[in-house]
Amino acid sequence: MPKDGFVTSIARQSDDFAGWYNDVVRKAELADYSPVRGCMIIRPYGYAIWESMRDELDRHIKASGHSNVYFPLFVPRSLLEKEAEHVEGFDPQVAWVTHAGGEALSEWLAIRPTSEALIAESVRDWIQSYRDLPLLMNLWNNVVRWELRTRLFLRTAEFLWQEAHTFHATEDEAADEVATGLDCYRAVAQDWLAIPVVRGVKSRAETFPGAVYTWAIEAMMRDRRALQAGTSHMLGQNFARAAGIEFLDRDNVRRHPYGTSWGFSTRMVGATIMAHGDDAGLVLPPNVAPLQVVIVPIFRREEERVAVMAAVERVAASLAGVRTASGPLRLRVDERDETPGFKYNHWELRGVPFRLELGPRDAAADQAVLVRRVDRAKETLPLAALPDELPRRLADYQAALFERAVGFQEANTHRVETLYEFRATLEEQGGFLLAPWCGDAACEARVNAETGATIRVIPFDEPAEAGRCLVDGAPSERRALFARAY
RNA sequence: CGGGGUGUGGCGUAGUGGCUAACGCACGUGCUUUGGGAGCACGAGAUCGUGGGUUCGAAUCCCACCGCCCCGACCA
Repeated sequence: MPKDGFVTSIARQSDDFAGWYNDVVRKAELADYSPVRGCMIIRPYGYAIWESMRDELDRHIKASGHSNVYFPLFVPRSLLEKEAEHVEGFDPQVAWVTHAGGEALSEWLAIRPTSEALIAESVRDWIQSYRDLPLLMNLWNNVVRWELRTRLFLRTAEFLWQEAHTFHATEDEAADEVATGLDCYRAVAQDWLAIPVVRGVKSRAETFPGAVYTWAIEAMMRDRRALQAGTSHMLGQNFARAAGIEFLDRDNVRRHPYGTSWGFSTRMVGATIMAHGDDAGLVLPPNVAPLQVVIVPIFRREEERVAVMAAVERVAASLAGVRTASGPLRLRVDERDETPGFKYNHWELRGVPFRLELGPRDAAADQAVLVRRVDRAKETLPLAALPDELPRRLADYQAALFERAVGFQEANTHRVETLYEFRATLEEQGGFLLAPWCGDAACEARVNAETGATIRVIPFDEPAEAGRCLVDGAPSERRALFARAY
């Protein structure tokens, strides 16, 4: 069926990126649709990827002093409505429980779209003195936002995430916390998922409802579109004031604490797929890959089978105690009664970083052929070398994927000066566009209306640069990062 | 919610008023196979989205409803 023998059961990435993405998610058995529109069933292989990034992020969150907690799924309507901007921002997306126990509820219950309001209300009594601060909490939970258009992992009506909620005595301390949250995300994205990110502050239009400002990391997918990969919000005193939280400070003055919140969701599974995948399917960084190495035994006759399986068992035993950057080596021997070609395609589609082919010739020579998923490069290695070589190869592979992604992002980031140039570059090349912007929301809206691109962030790593706004020519101090986004 | 599509075994499709609804993939059993998605044989699997109507006869025509997909507005 396939002319060149390689994976052909999925749409080509270059022809139809959206079709490719869907095929990969379904055929690599990451997720499925559910009986409820827009909701997602996460299958074992997809959930293992999520667990890996979740656990890594959890380590960062705990290492920076936060404790995991739990707050309920339901938020009384009156409570959600306390912070005016917040309710306005979320209202269209909230799912409500109106009946329970066969009777209409006297007050509707929101299924949490996020937990700021509930938490602010709940911690009021916990915060009496500056000595009760900072309060550093994190929730792993699910939230519901009734999206009109959904895509597996990227935008589902219900999704899994982590939401950190913190309260501080001073604005400076809260500001530091916003940076801490964003840095957790940067670390996981870059070091674990091998996805380079641009850090920056959101424009007013893109700021979280109820926040004073929002920081974010943005990543580039292989179709050159942007994906918001994590956000960290300075809530100021907004929610504390709405909920009436006050503490007595050192100087015997009652004050509202300053809050932050930050979130990272199952959307990052989608980001990992779209940042690294290719026409053959998933390409997973070794740190998140549920399987890092698959051994494919190859034989014809019975005596070959015996010899090959003996060698396979020796290799597997020699690799049993091997550790990698993300824990014990995750290895599987594919003993299914299928042809080798079938297995190659099967595991390439699933993005396993390395496969080890071991046939009669290899068994006789105490060697195996190691094939790298990302470029199918092959090398023959002595079996005895594998316990030392595999962890090194996996680390190199992780680094190479990151470098490749950095190169791709740099090659597709363009500096433009005028709206004309902006439009032409976006049409012809896509990608990230760094353009001078005066800060006026009307200019931002006009770019969006004319090109479909939005301001992703005003990047921290771009130096201040006097210029003229790409839309109205007004003086600008910095460049904003624009892109078409998910 | 506006515009455009579409609904037939698990998946992808054919069938557009007439016999027992057809084909490919996938699935089960057996034999032969196995270094890039193996072959043959036999087999199981379908209230044709739902309800109503027209007709001697409906997967096919009509009406209503429901679901899903794509494009827009909302968004982690």
